[in-house]
Amino acid sequence: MQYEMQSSEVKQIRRRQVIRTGTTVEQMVRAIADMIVTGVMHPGERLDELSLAVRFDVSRTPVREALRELGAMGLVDREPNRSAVVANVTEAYLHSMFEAMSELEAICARLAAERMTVDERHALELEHRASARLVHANAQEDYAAHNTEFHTRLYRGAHNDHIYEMVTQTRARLAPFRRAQFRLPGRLAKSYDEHDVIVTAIMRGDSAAASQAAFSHVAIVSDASIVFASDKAE
Amino acid sequence: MQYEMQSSEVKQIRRRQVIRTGTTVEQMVRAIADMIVTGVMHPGERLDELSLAVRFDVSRTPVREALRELGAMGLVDREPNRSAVVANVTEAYLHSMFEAMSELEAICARLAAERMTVDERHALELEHRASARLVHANAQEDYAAHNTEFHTRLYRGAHNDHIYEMVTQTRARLAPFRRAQFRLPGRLAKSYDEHDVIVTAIMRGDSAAASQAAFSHVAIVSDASIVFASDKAE
DNA sequence: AGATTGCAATCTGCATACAGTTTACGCGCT
DNA sequence: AGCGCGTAAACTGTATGCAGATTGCAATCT
Repeated sequence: MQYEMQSSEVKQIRRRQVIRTGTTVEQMVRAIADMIVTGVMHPGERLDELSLAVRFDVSRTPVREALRELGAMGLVDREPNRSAVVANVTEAYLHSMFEAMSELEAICARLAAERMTVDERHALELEHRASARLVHANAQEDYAAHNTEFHTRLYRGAHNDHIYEMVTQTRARLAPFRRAQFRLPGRLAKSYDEHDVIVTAIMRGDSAAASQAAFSHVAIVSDASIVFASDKAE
Repeated sequence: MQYEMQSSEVKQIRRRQVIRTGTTVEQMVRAIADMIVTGVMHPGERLDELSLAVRFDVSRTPVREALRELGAMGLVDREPNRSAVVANVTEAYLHSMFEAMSELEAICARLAAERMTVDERHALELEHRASARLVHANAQEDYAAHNTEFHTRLYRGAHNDHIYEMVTQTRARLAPFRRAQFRLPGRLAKSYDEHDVIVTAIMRGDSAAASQAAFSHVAIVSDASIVFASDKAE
């Protein structure tokens, strides 16, 4: 499908028709979502329409549409005649999202083990092998990028568009909480090893093993991330 | 149709707080979603803002907001400077949604078998037993209502809010295609039997069996429904 | 006749204006 | 001093107007 390249060239995006409405509203949705998701704005913080309008130098109409969309995405809460507020992702809900992520990832791994084409398997393995270098260099940023790519390949490999959508959305919402995990000492190497188990299972077509490995991999990431989330909350 | 009477009812709806934003926009979202989902409007059909505004006797502003929300729900497709059109859920995507539904339902059943409280198990069993009567009476409408309730209990029983959200959304999008299955001869009784296997497994706390049973149950529904969808397409 | 370009009607995107609702502050009363 | 109540300010909900984009049609040219 079509979930690449976020912010840089709006015109280009529109031309390529990659993202549906490359309009002002879409830009605002992404900008505001970013602020929420990166912690620039805190849960409960009000998003009043006029301020946003002034800030983005547009009228209130597109702001309202953006807020409505953010509401549908679950990033802000709305009630009639009240300001939209940054959604309070409670720790309990966060936990449920990480758990869901484990389950979804396990499904993807299982289906990928069954359905990936030869080319896809090959590409996954190459991607994985290439990242070994990054582990040795302790290149956290680059490894994070690789990590995203690796998981995306897994999701695609399941050959199910709706599952891909769900897992991608969930992943996006968890992004801010997952971000810091690679700073934990030794996490890079462990992540690589965990990936290795998944890749091996998929190459063998062993869906049960792939599923199991993916599940625990994400569970480990979750634990690491929730620690971070709690830190952040203080 | 029923597009008068709004303004008089608005207060009441808002007061009951049953529905989040009981505003004009929300009512329109539901009304339009209904029309799409019940097949009154067909995929590809245009939803131009002015016509809708006239039809609902409002200005274009709330119509635009409603359309944006419907877009976020996946019920309509939107491109810049073009009318929103009723989303064409391709057969391939439909298939992926049904498959996802099976997987999600299997997860819910497994988690429910592990996590449901005694009260929840009891309520599920009661709900299920009560529906036997509807099967004998061949009360399709009532059974459909029961069916929804039954599955909702299952989803809640998993005790995971995010999974609940995903499964509910997916289910909502599949609703129009699932609707007709109970008209197939003997489907009611079969559905009851399948539910029975699930309930029994959950009461035993046998998560593997519950998961397996739920998976096949939904797979069967999917097959029945896709037949219907193909028919409808002609 | 068929194709192509230009124009007009139509429609969306956004801004602005207005109406209704909520919130907050201050004044008067107890 | 504390408690209400009323009023005004702030903000959301909706309508309307204008500018730019798109589409279909028609007239002209090949």
